[in-house]
Amino acid sequence: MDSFELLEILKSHFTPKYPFWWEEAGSFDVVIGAILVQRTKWENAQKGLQNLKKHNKAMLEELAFLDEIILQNHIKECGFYTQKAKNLKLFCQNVLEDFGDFDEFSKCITREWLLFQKGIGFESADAILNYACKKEVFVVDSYLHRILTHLGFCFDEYNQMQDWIISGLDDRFYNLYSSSVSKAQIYARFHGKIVMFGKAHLKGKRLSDDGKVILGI
DNA sequence: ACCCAGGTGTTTC
DNA sequence: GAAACACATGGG
Repeated sequence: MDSFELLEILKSHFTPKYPFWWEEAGSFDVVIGAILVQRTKWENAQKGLQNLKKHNKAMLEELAFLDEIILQNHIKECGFYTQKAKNLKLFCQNVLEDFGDFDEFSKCITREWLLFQKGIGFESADAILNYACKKEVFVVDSYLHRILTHLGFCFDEYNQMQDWIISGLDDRFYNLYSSSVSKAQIYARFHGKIVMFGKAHLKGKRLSDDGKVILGI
């Protein structure tokens, strides 16, 4: 089984369309969200983002100079708020210093630069690359880990899972979409399906659980 | 009163 | 190196 076959399985669970969150892609909101969502529910990350928007602080320049305690208070509901406030502010300062603005950041960003930042690991880096900067990078998360575990795979590293996905992303995959859909967008949609499926069917299942019940294979 | 949530960095054997 | 721990709120 490869990642194309996984996509077929996931698609069979969505009739005929699936929810989809590409709308906000390409905005700085995604960068903020990528940090706020770490180890928390997306709904709570959204609350933090909405608080920042409400106070007109959901922007690169504003966050870089925002008082850290104020920032903490805006994002309390996201959990780990002292860390996230420190990391988010420093991140914005570094973007300003090294790129000047979000457009330039979006164009010139590298995975290495992202991984050098405090509080940005593989998943956050790849989420920023794909969703904020529209790069052809596949985001791996705990939902994919769970799905692969339930399918009987024993991947225990981020890069293993990412390589497995990428190795199946060939023409079969791209032929499913019209040419107006970018590869970055296709990557995002696939990841989106993984998350949607995980939310619908694997909620509450621990990563260590095994068995192939859910996917019916 | 537990357990879990779209991680990451540090400490400890 | 890997395993264990810290970070923290909100909802089931």
